[in-house]
Amino acid sequence: MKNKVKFARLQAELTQQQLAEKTGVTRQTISLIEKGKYNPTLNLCLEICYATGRSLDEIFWIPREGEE
Amino acid sequence: MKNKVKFARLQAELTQQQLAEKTGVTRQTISLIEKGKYNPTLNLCLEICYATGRSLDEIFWIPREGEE
DNA sequence: GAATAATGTAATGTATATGTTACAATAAGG
DNA sequence: CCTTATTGTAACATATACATTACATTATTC
Repeated sequence: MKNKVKFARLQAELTQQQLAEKTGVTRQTISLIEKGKYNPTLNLCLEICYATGRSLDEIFWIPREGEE
Repeated sequence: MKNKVKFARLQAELTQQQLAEKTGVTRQTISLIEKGKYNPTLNLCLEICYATGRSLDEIFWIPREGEE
């Protein structure tokens, strides 16, 4: 499983463009993060949480291999 | 308030060197993150969580300005 | 079915997270 | 004291997060 940015964004009724503006990055960056194609910094993760009203664990937690 | 990496590391009874080895980075990187001098990537945050038995929210959550 | 909105993605450039090497400072224990 | 473990930090190199520009694709909606 990847991150849940797209799910959180849709729940917050935001387009990639709107989320990008709220978090201070470009639309492309949001798109690549949703696609799991790179590894965002903590500050950006926090901005995404603030913009969507979620916690880090809700959007970005990934259980360690072999655990749930 | 900064992150709580140092607190979590001490609770797990690890030195910076040991945490670095468990997370696959150098001791210097751990030191700088504890000092708040830079902005780790999500993957490294997750490795730190796994190594210390904590969640993202426990170590890295920072309430948005004006909120608790 | 043309116009527009939303998204995917590629090429290239820049900023910065992280590595490497090295040295200093402090504390703990012999 | 001297040694060793632990931590802070500086200079320089490298990898990669992110920006910029641009174009293609897939819905909508008129």
